[in-house]
Amino acid sequence: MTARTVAAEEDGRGMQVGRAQQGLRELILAGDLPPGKRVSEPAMVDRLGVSRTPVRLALERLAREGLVTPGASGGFVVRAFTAADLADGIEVRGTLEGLAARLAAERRPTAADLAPLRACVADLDRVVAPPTLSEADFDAYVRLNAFFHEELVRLAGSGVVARAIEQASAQPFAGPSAFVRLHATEPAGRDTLVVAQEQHRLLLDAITRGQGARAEALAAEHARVAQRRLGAALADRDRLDGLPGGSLLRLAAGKRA
Amino acid sequence: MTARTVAAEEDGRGMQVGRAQQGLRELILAGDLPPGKRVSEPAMVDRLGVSRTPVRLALERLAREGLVTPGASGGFVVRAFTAADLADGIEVRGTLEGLAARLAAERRPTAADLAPLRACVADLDRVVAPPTLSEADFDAYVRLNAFFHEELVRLAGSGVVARAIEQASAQPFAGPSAFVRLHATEPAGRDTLVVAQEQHRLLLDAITRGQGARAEALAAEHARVAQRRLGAALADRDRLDGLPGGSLLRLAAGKRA
DNA sequence: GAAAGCGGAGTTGCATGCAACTCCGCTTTC
DNA sequence: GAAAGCGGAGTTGCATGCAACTCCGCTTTC
Repeated sequence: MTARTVAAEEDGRGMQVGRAQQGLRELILAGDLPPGKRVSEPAMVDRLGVSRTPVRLALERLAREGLVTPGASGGFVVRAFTAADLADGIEVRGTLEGLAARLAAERRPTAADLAPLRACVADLDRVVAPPTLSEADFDAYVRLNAFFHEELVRLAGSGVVARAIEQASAQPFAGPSAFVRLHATEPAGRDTLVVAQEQHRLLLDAITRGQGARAEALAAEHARVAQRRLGAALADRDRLDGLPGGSLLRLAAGKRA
Repeated sequence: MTARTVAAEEDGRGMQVGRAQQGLRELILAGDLPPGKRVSEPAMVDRLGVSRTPVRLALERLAREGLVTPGASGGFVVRAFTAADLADGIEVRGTLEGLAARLAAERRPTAADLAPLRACVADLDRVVAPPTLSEADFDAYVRLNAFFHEELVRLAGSGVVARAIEQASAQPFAGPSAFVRLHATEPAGRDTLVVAQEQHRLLLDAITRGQGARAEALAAEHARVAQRRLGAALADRDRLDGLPGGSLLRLAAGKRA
């Protein structure tokens, strides 16, 4: 039933594929299918209640997304991520958001163009203002933060750039809100949001003034707060495991982060 | 038979899908399937000699590649590109190659690491040295140029970044050698290569010295020679139509380039 | 003569059949 | 007792069947 609700995002066409894709994603991120493990299509038919055709289509899509990878002799294997992979994923997103921010600034958007972003920043200011934040505040932050990043992409005015950022954000932990929740329980959690919000404010300012290079640098640096959060999370493996997708991390190699 | 040879890149597994993907790509880039046109799966079964299953898989892959896009009521439609789309595609690639160049520089590669790139630059120097260049020289340039960009990605040492660049380069005209051939017949064609080669040399220098920011800026600017070539090509629609994929361009909207 | 509505060819999305292949455990051989 | 080799369960990749749906042209109605 839950799967049915989720799949309703594509009503009608591609229904079964959407269900399979979402179901597989959940199984993988929950660690139900461990990294390195071959994804058996018949087994997924049983678990997901759709036939092999949509399962295969969904696997193909997840491969592009990066969650699975073609196996040596056919089929697909759950991908394992090193710490360096996660860090690189964040860096790629930050770089592309930098490009989006620069394009947005260079387009010299009108006040009307900027109104949604400006309102979003104002809302975020209000959310982080109280000296201590509730769970609900963190939720609100996550929602507004997602909106900020969507607006940034929209202001860049490029479908091609939007697609590239979407793909970059699809990788586990690479999205703009991946680690926010991790800090909800932490005493210094609010400070992290305060810093990030200051960057939102500066970014809006740079775009408003048409300062492309500054906007680009700010957006890239903004993504690097996620880098720092990743580093903190890696120091506390237990907490990371609690997050969806945490089990995909193979700490053996590449401690570059 | 030609299709068979091409598909041999994936020997054994995924043979039919590879064939279908390559065949579809050729049909689309040749303008055989015009932009906006729905891609009929049964028709492709006839033309490509594989059944609907691999055709559908191939369409799914081409959708991620950006050549086709899901139709409003099922199926896939050949995508149309505006001039702005092409320019943005090049900019995305350049931005990501900038990231790769910076990472390469920051890794402080050893002389051994850099040897292939250094040799490639030396070869390129020799290719562009003569006062006039033959067709064969342009071919050699294209080959070496492709190698240079591959080496750059390799030196960055990141599979995640490599994937992102690969996807960005897959878009029509976004690849590093997309426009080189366009200038083979032009009197000033050699000068374009001379300028680009100077950038290769500077990029190698920056990476060698560990100058990350400089390497990043150089790589991004290097991609912008493709932007200029695109602009020139757009001024001469006939020549553009001659290139594979030229017919995908819809000049109506977005003359941003 | 124009517009509405019907019908059928064509298409998609999913399910399933089938041969070739992979891979693992057991048996057999030395 | 160890290693090699065999056999079968399980799997993949492709082909095809089938119902639901879309879309276009024609007929029919007013």
